[in-house]
Amino acid sequence: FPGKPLKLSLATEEIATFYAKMLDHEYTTKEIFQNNFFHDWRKEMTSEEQEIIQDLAKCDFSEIHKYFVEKSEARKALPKEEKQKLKEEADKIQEEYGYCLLDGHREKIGNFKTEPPGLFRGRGDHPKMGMLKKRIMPEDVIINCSKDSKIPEPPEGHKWKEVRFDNTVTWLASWTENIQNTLKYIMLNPSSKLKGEKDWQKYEVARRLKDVVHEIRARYRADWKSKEMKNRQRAVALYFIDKLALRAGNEKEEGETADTVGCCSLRVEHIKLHPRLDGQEHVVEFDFLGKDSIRYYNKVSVEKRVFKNLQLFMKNKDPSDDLFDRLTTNFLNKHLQHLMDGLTAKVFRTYNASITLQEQLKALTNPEDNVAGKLLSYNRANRAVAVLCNHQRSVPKTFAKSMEILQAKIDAKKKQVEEAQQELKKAEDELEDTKDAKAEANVEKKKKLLKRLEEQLARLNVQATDKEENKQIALGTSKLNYLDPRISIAWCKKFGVPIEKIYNKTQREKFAWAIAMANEDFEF
DNA sequence: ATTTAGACTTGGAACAATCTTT
DNA sequence: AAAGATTGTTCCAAGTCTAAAT
Repeated sequence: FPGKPLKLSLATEEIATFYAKMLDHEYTTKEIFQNNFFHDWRKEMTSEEQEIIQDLAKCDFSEIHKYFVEKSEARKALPKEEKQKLKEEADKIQEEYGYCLLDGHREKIGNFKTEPPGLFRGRGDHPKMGMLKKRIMPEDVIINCSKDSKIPEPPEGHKWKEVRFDNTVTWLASWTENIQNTLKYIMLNPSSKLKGEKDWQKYEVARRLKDVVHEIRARYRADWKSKEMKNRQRAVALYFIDKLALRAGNEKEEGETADTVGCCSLRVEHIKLHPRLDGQEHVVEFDFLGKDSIRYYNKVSVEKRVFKNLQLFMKNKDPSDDLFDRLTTNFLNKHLQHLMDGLTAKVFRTYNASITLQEQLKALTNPEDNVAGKLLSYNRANRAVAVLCNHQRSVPKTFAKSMEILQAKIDAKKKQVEEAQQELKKAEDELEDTKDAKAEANVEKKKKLLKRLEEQLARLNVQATDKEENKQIALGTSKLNYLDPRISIAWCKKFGVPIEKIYNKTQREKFAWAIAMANEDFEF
């Protein structure tokens, strides 16, 4: 060092491997990441190492990087039996530690391992990216179980931080994570009875909202005229939450996380007002980073009174000032609680997502379609919800390429169709001339061929459209968290689509409660 | 009334397994 | 059978919201 190998102490070496493994990742090119990493790394070095290693730029991690790349390739290249053996070992661990006994039932645990040490990867512009996430020791872990149960033994030579018997919470173990100083938990798998019941409850609350949402809308519209500024802001915010499915937007500690906002934390700089835009009146242009630093961009025509209120809220403010300066999520939720038992801001997202799915399925499903066609309609309905909730993903790495391949297939099919058309024409001309039975049979044959090819082409086109429309849209989150599964199950039953076509094994386990409950006339 | 701690849901990316094509 | 694409699973960060503390 520099330029020649340096033997590191064990701890220093381990941390170096964390960085080396990430060399291909964009993170390691970011200055904040590098600085945070280097700062934390040096803290763990011996004084000799600190003396030698003073500049990250002079460290060459490529040997370590290479080692891990080779190691992972070697693992991939392992013979079948070896892989099988590894899998069996993993299954054995899962079998031993992956389950717990709750109220006499064996239940699967969601995450039964503590998180391994590594470098913190925040999302978006996170001030803490690159910091060292420390190894969790038994002394950090709190165990929560029944008094009369077999209390898990800590590893040899160690003890737990605490063992408690709290049956008012659902977690089995917890520890404090050192980056944000927050708690992490070991909890049950979504397939468990406990989680399933909570999930059901969640949708039942959303269904109750359906009964009163008209009153609530009338109420917030009236409040747009309230004399109390606080209430006006609340009413406008609620309108956004309802109409645009925005998140509540809790306050965040500045400098601790990436700068993101939700409805109540919107700032003046996040919206632009256009009295007139593209032939529409009272247009609000939203542009902000939401959860996970996903951009929300939308131009919406709003009611005149909302527009006027926004102008008022923005008056004499700096771009970095809060749009709803008198409003907190707590104040909003207190109000909602008062309007309906159990109502909070996020219930609107659940309600609007589920009702949208139900309506879209009704509008898009054609009973005459085959299963593939119906599934396309289902995907489209699902997509409408994902768009509403702004569930975006980055374009898959292989997207352009696989699109090209599909396009090539389409072009080839088009050619075939054209050829078939010509063939048919020829056959028809021949029939014209000869008028014999053989020629007629030939015309029929060519017609059939053409029809089949055209159908294949149509299917490919649909597939391409579907793929293109789905390019930047993530369907998973809405499917798993926002759409009442009973709507989908009822739809499947009604139109003869097997449930496995829309829910895979894990999803069916998670939604077991709904599968047992919903018949074809379930209505959200 | 406001802040903080705690508990739980929601979120996309990374990784792993499986299916399809060559 | 290898490679490539697709689908399923795991990971863990980042939200929401309530209750307790101040």
